Amino acid sequence: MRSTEARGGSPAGGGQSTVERIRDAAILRYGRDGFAVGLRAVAADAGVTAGLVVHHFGSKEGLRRACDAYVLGVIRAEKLKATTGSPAGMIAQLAEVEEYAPIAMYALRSLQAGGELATEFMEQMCRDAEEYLAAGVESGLIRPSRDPAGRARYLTYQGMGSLMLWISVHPGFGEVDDFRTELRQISNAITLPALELFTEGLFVDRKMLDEYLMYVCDPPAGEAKP
Amino acid sequence: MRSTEARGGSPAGGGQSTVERIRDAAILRYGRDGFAVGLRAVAADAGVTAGLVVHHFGSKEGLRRACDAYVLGVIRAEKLKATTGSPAGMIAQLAEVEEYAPIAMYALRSLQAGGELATEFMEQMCRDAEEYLAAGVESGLIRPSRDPAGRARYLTYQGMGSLMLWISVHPGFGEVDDFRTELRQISNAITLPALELFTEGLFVDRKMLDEYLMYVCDPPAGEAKP
DNA sequence: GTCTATATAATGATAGAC
DNA sequence: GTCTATCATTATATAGAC
Repeated sequence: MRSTEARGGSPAGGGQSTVERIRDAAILRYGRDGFAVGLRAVAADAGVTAGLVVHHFGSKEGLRRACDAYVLGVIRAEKLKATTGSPAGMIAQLAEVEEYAPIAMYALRSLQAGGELATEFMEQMCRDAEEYLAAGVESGLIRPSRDPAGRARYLTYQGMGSLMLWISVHPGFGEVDDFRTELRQISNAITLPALELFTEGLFVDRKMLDEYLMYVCDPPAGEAKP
Repeated sequence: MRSTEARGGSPAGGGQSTVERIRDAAILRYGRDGFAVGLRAVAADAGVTAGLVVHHFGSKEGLRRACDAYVLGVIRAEKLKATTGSPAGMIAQLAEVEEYAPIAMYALRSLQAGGELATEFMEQMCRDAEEYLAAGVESGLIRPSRDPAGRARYLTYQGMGSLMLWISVHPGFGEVDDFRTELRQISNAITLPALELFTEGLFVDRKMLDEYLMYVCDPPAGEAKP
């Protein structure tokens, strides 16, 4: 059953160490069912007892920190920004690799629950998006923005947040394969609207934008610019 | 301390009934701290005991259903779609009314947690967005779409999801006022990028869109169109 | 209607045997 | 390193007094 081969791998045999097995089981479980699941469920998945989990990770929070660190490390190491621009596309790309699908699910759950990894994760993605957009502007594919950093943040939060909301409202995936299927369906559903919006915009005229630009250059009262 | 006046109001005095007080306390608590809080905390906020909460609502799930129903009813009754197009704007508008700010917070938490209200809530907002966009197209303000329903869903999930993700990553609001402040900051931060995107788009040329349109009209293999 | 007291189950965490 | 046994806490929910 456990066909996934090791990647960390400290011991001799070729399989994972117990600590790694527990950590991977936790990533899978938390990714599927959220962080409300108990230590015993994680331990059972890893084929050990709850006491051993605490022995190795100190506490449930310690286990989660370990999972966070590992997931963030994998995401960083994969340099996913290189092949796709949108954050949702990055998750989808990550999930398409059989071995990394649980990582993608865990990352989404972590964003949902908030916390340190979530913050760091979003910041990293916003930075990556800013770089990616800047490169696109440089090469003449992307329009320049009056606020490049703000636009990067905006697009990142929109893309990632919509993905998160979707899986929150459609919690119909229990297995990793279902998650991948779900992601492909989302991708199919949003491609046309996204391309439309990105190439043609939404408004017919420039009135609202120009009014706003005039407003921020000459605000009526003592209001601070963001 | 409890200065908010009643709105439902069955008993004579002018104040709320106990059931309503418990329900409102639950909405406030759940909205602030999430659904993991125990019945005792809700009961204490309402000035009663945990047993009484169960007596009136049957179970914790019953209490949540009651809250869901009430929140959905308020949102429906307010016809919020009339004054603003974006879902995030609707939440912000709701939160600006002192009395309804807890409703807005609860709605966001509910979307985060998933469930029946979340599904119904999103469906309603998508329908509203579709109507709103259609009216905009009719009046010449909004560009027509090749997939109006899909675009409405896309924009709704993007707007609402980004809001959800933001409060998930920035959980620095405990009180209702902080929530309102947070929403105003979000609004300030995204206005320019959103207006830019909506009036000018993101891509310089039409290549990607045209390629996709050609692709869906003449797919290479036996793939189904969404 | 409301409370006190309690039943029951599950949680995170600890102690100590092996 | 790993397990068994257990503790203390908390959770929802119930029973019955007033």
